[in-house]
Amino acid sequence: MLLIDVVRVSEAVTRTSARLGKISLLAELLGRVGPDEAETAISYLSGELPQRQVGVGWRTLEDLPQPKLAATATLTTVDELLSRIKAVSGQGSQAARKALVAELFAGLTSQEQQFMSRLLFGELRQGALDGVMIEAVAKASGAPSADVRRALTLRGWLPAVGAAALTGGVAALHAFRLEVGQAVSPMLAGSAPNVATALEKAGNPAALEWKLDGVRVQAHRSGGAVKVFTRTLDDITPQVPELVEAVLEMPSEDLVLDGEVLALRPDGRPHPFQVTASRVTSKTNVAQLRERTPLSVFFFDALRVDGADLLDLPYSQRQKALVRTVPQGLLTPRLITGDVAEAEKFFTDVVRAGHEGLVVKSLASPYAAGRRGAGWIKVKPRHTLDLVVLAAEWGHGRREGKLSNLHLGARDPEGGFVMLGKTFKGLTDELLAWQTERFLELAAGPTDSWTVTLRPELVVEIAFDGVQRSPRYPGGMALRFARVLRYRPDKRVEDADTVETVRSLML
DNA sequence: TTCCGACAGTGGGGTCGCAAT
DNA sequence: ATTGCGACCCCACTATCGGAA
Repeated sequence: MLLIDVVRVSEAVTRTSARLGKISLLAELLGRVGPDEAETAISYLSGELPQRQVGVGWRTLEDLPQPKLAATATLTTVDELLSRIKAVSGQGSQAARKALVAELFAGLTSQEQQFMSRLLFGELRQGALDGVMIEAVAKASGAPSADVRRALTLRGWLPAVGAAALTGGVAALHAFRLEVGQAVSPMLAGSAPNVATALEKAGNPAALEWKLDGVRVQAHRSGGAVKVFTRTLDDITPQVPELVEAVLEMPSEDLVLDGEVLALRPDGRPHPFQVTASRVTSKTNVAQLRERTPLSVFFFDALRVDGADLLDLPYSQRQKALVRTVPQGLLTPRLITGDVAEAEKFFTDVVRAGHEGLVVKSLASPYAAGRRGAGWIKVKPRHTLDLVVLAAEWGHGRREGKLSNLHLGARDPEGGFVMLGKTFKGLTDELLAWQTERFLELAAGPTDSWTVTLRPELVVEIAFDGVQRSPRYPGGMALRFARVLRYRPDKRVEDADTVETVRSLML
């Protein structure tokens, strides 16, 4: 199949706003792709590369060769070239990589070049990713989408599942099983503003678990072999020896567990997330790092114990298996209750202990991977500050022509403002339109092509999860997960929060 | 030879609008 | 009304390459 066929469908999908329309277009193409190219086609049309990452980013794509006039590239040739690019990136020659990228793009028309650039950026923006592709695979193969979803949970990678469905139908989907050593898509949580709301959603009573601010891990054990995967199914086994040892000490030799690793201080309180993330992603000198910053692991779910698959069992039964296998000290603190007051006290406790909040879980829900909001709901405390808008950046995509990304500053009592970060979240279309107009009135000084500097006159109420140490911003602090709550035209800039207030939140 | 800047890719994430149910 | 999905972009960090010191 030619790449241009895929590009044309992608463009048609972009033009169609109806989800069912997108699904039909995608399914139609899947119906005519050959078995050898099915994985590649599914991969491209769900916005990812079969190679995952190939070491090519915006810099490499800055100057591309002249496009070809005739579209002759096939999926197979493009895929092979990308694999070579990845191989070269792995063994260290940027020049060789650049040459291969040039070779790839020289074989593409301008239409294809644009598609390939967006694909490499991970910004396809056709309004269809895995969620839509699952339905397209179902439609093209005649299999129920629940079966596709289930297979995806177990295999973790849609192109492989889709290709199997297209060639082998439902039977091929049913052949996917939980395999020790093969990462499973992790179950994700939705969120709620407070414990009471979360309890309502999860059912009553529900399980409340501490939400630890670390890195999600899935640990697999088969006999003496252990593998550890992240949320995106990357293998981090060499970076977390503590975890490997802990799993090897457990009584079951055939295990899949779900949990969180994080670095704790000697007093038992958690290090900032930055410390944990740094430890987990460091691949060199792990032995030394381990002495200085040991990792702790806390498990909260069991997908397989003693060779028995537990995915379809309700939470309460998976917990029984978990508790039977994992030593008490490695279990995530948990409370089962339907009492709102008791739940709120548990929430206060966990926050006081320095952790993120709670995950409220339905006792009945199976392990339904990949979808947020099903049976798990996270609750975190919310801080707010009144900050001053210092500048704004022009948006992209559906925010084209609108000033979107806000630069936020706290008041410096000495005079002036200290920037604490940016946010684009929490803005409705109406608010975007309003602020674009208002910001242009407040525009001050030179304005580059993407940023508009403002006179600092507008106060905005910002919600955020915490203050972290920042090497980037002048105050040495940045807000974590900042989002706009509302503008405060009633407040004067002199009433905005100060750097001192922010600093006190960092401790 | 060592240092350092730039780039790519990973970890963590919230809220909106739209389509479909 | 509610739900699922994709789009919108954030900050911190490590690994790596290649040129500067």
